[in-house]
Amino acid sequence: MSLACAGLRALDFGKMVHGFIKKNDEIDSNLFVGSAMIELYSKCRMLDDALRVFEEYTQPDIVLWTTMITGFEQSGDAVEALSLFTRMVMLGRVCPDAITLVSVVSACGQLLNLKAGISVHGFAVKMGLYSGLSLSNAFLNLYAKTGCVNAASNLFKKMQEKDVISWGSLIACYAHNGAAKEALDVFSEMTHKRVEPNSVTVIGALQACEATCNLEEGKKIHEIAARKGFELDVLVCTALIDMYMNCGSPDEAVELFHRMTKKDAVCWAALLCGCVQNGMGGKSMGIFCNMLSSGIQPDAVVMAKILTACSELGILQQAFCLHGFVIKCGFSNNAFIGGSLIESYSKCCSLDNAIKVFEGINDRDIVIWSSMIAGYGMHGRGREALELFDQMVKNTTIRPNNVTFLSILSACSHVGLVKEGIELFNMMVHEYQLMPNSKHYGIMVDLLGRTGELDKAMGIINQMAVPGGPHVWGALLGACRIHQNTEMGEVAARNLFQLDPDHAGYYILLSNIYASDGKWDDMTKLRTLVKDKMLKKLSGQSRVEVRSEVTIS
DNA sequence: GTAGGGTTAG
Repeated sequence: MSLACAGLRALDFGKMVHGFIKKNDEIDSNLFVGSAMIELYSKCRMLDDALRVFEEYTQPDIVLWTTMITGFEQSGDAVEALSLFTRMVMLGRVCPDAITLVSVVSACGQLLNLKAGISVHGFAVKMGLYSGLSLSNAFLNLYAKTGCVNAASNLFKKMQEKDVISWGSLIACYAHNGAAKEALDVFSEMTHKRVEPNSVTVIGALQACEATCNLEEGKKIHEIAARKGFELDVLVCTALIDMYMNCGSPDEAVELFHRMTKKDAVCWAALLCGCVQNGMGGKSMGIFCNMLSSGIQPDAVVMAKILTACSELGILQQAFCLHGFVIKCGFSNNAFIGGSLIESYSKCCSLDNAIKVFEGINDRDIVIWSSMIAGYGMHGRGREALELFDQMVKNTTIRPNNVTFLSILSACSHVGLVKEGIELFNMMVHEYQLMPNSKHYGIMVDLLGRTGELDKAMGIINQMAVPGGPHVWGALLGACRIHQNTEMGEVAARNLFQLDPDHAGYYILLSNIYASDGKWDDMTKLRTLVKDKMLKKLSGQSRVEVRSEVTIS
């Protein structure tokens, strides 16, 4: 009876049954009833009541332990699930079986705790519990989530029995870890083996298309999804919207969005984000209003995205309006939103308000610190950015990450703090052992290039482990123009033409270098080449609101 | 007759 209630989430009725059982004194003697009651309360999100039933048993069996652990795990309380598991193992009265481990491994996956997962893996092998499909799938998912691509693919190869869940986990693993091609290969291998794709495998394959801007393949998968009726699935549609938006087909994304019968906050967020991505940020406020009037309560992610859209547009009034809404919805302490608010105010030319938001946040995570440092940098206040960075490093336990260094290095570069920039770059590599990416190198080249240290800038490019991207060569080209070094400018330009042959700005920069060096022949040749390619110099657009004296208190 | 696996987002 309780089981039936759990299935139906019929709490009131279940409680009545619980009362009846208690009155008849059956609960102590009947473990079946106990686990059914725990399941009922857990599924109704009443973990306290579930735990109370569990504690009534002085000698719970393995099923009872497992039900309680699973209850925590499925309610998203993985920490409690693992601590209960530890308690069970310490007591040593019952031995975990494969079913217990499924929930324990899932909890490790939720916490991205690979170390704990691996020790459970060892335990499972030792106990000979390792062959079950569900448990293998749970491990597969753990490796997928923690980015252990090799461990996941090795396990998959070894599995004798596989189902659509196994395939789905492997596809997601590849898709989320920069191996889109492998993800699509696995998807097609799966269909060749006549395993019917479900919504999860379709989502993984779509994400792989999205990551590589593979519109052609994305459309094929859309067809499969439509044939199987997955256009009714909001998660599949969200993945489709993301894919179309990222592949530069916003019209198809919008059309699909309008066809959707059920919409949640996540798919609205995908639409919003996609519009900004495709240069239609101006529509974002309208979309946000439509979402509100259709009765969807915005969640933290939607709020963060609409704020990002607003910072792209630079409309301060809109930032104030949204900030008020954030407060009204009770999101003031949300770290994502705090970071977006700081970014919005900084980009909307209101550093004072960004600082007020920063100071109003008690629990500052690394995103908050990095956003504020970036804010100072954007406004040319490099010294203050450095002070804030120092304060973070010295007074908190928060470790700067790649993004933090991007912000602080760019702050130094904006105001020409060369010595400090070099020190920070060395700190990043040696003290924090972070691997600089193309953007970091780009800033360093910019920093050195601006002050005329072109040879040092070139030296940095030559010592990079990866080939220089557009940030790097673009920064060097810009520096060569300022300091009139035609020879090095040509090297930089040649690399840029290869990286992005259609980018008009690079040709124009080089032709300006030729012009100031008096190389009129070279300049004319280049201009003709540009004309032949029918490139037009794109006029940069920026928008700044004129009246912006409002402040928040 | 009681317990088990995968997916959205800054």
